[in-house]
Amino acid sequence: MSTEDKNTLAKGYEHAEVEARWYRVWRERGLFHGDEKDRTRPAFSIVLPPPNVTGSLHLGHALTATIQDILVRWKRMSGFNTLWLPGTDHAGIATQMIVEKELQRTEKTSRHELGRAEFLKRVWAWKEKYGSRIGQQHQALGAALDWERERFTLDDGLSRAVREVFVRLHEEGLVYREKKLINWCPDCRTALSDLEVEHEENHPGELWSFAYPLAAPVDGVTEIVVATTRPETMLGDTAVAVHPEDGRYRALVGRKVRHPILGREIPIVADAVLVDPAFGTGAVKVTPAHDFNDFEVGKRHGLAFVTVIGFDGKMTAAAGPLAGLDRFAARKEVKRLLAEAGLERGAKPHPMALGRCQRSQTVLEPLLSDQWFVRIAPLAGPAIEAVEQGRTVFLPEQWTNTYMAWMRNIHDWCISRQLWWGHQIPAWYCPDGHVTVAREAPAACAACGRRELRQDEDVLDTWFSSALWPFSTMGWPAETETLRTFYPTSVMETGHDIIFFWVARMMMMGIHFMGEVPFRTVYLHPMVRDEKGQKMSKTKGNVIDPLDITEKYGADALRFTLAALTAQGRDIKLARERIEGYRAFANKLWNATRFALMNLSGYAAAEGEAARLARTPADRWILARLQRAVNGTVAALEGFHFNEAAGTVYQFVWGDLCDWYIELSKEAFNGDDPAARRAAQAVLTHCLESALRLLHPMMPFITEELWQTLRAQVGLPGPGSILEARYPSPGPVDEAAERSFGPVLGIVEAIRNVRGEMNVAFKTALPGVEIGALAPESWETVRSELPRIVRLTNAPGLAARFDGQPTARRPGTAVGVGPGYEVRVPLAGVVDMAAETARIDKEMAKVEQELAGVTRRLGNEGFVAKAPPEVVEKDRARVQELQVRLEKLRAHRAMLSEGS
RNA sequence: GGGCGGAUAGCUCAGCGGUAGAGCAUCGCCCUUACAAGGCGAGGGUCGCAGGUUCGAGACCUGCUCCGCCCA
Repeated sequence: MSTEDKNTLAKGYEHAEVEARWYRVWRERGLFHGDEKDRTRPAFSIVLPPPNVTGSLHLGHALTATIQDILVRWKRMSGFNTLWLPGTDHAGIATQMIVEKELQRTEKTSRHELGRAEFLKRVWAWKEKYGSRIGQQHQALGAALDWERERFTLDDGLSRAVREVFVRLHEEGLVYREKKLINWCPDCRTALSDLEVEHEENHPGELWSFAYPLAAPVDGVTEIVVATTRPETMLGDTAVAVHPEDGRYRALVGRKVRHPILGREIPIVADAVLVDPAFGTGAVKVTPAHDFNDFEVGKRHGLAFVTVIGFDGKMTAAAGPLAGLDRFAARKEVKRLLAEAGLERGAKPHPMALGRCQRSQTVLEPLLSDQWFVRIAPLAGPAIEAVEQGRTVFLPEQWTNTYMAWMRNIHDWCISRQLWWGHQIPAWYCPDGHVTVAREAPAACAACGRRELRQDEDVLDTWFSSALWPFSTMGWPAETETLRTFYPTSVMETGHDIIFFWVARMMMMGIHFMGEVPFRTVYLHPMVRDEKGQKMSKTKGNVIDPLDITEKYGADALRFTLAALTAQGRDIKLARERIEGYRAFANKLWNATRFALMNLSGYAAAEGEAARLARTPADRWILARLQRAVNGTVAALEGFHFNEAAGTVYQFVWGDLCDWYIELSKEAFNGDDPAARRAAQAVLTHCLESALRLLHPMMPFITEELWQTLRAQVGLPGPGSILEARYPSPGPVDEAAERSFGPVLGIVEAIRNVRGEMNVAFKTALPGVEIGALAPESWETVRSELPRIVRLTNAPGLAARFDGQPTARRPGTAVGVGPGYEVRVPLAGVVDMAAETARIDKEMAKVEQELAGVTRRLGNEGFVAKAPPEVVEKDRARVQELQVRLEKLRAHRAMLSEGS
């Protein structure tokens, strides 16, 4: 062992250099690798929610990465065979739109001009160019991802899985093609699933009324008045509906009205489901091809389905004179024409619900078209059951209800998208219209054998491939070792905004194809918002790139901040001051280690000697505090209470270790007792080293750097990385050591309080301080800690009486009184009697107030009779203590009056 | 319309049946030889409102008011 310092640290923590160094080392040493062949250790696996490959991570992703990395590093250090599998998603609509926009901007061309093959080539090029940014961002955050297993949803393997699933579901009758009303985005030019519709409530609309003239008057009635918020759809009306019980219209049911623009006659039908007789006129226009409710009416009554709005959002030929007009222009035109015809019957403001495209915000159009669907109820059943049986658990648990409610009211899933970027649907059509669904391109039509086949041009919803992520990434449909070892995954950790889009669908697919749930625990983290509480979005311009933060404050500071703010069930409002605060924490830790290194020369550590060498009450106290912190941190991590885990370590490092133990240990380090010095070295090393391991999952970079430095200094052998070290284990806390140290802390605080209140600077020594009224059980501790109390308070000549007697009353002194001690601080020439009187009055008021409260409670018969005895006993003891304290303060107060 | 969160110190939030807490901010004092990204001390709260349960209620129940989100 060398007796020289192996390392010295810079005065402050410079994160940039440290972070750049360690990530490469970890990765090169293969520390992120999950070993599919190792079944000796329990497995712990997480698949990373795949971000959009051409996108860039925002703080929500940073939170995802942070939480998962905390779990993965913690589990790895706790002896688990850990796999964290990375990857990216092709994000169909988003990516295609970005590239199309770019083509338009730079080359003034469109995908249609380029053709499918050429366009896809361009998207792949785009992906290659920008796809690496996400990896870099994850690395900057320190994410311990197993990069060898990185996947992309359009990889060959994953594409095979997608085709396999599609074909099998088709064989089982769970995938079908049908002409149905779907949500269509005229801007993106594709169908969408229900989930991709954003409902806008209370959009300021207008309820506009007009009259349908009857084809022939009935009992003098010549027209029927209907109202609509979308007048342009009247061009597609194929019926007018009334309530069957409505006496006003009974005679009209079965008769016809004449369409005032198109001239055709359309029937008046009675429908109890659609029509609310109390609303408006009680008569409703019916447009089966452009409204979901009317679609059902159309089916019930065998009405015609007339499509008047096309995929481009313009009126079709069926709209007659309005063909070619944009749908919103057509609205105005219809109103004009009907007004001219004298059929307008008034208008009033009417808040309406509007469906918008999640991606483009365009108002969606319900359109009739051929699409592929997943018949989902049969898949939802087992996914509901799995959660009911507890095979998968949601955290925070309130999300269970959200999941269940959606699953129980699930609708078939429209999975075809009229895009090019994605998994092309493995269905082929022959000229006779037969459909052949197959894993690979078939040579001939399965029905008629014809060879002129054309593959379906559409692609699958991106979420269809994401739904397979937990097993497709592990090699499915092959039966791989990886699947055997790591499926089901241990935890799915993601934002609650995609519980339906992704989590629920993974549950269904995982159970259906793997026979077991895809994950045991679903932890749904909160949304990250800006300091004003607003959702971060590109349009608002408040998106923060995690790289900006890590560069400025360090990845550890960002990670720790996110962890500290992740309380269950509440969104995170991220303010820069918080990050600054935790950067200061990193610096604090750095300097604590720096202090240790300065005092460890000549010390060669041996594992486990701290407890043996601990000799002072302070030593035993800090070891107890450490154990308490370990217990608290592990319990918090097990419960996914990341804020508690962060808070517990923070409090130990800063509040216990730095504020108290390091200050206390200076006595030993500056003294000339070799045994005391060695004990302090052992205890400090142990506490720091343990704290670094405890903190590593949250702050990987700085802890690795300091851990390496510290161990090298004290000559401790061991694993090459803190990531391979054991996570500290919970165990019993030495509560007696914690308790008996209380008076020492109290005495120091009492003296500091006098200083603070009296404005006496630390450098001004306070000679002649006397401690008295000590409870016998603390005599030993106080006696042993006297030199350290002197050091912490700059009170040379500090004396204590170990006979339980109070301190001698002397004029010109200030007094501090606490449970089991009394401190008298001479302030001759310094003390202002009036100030001391005021200070004591304030103190007495506090004690009196509390005493009154406890006394009142004890005076309550019900309390004494019904409360648990230990609670009553605790209160009685409290009264005793408060009375003693008050008595002492009163005596001191009296003395002050005498003296003045 | 249904459901879920939230309302606690100036700000951001813990606490979820037994003496109201933290961080930041504020105000004093201090460049004390690990750290001024620091140290020491202090001030600051009828825990959204109204009822109820209980010996005891930020905490549990009921109703209400605002704010946010989800679903139809």
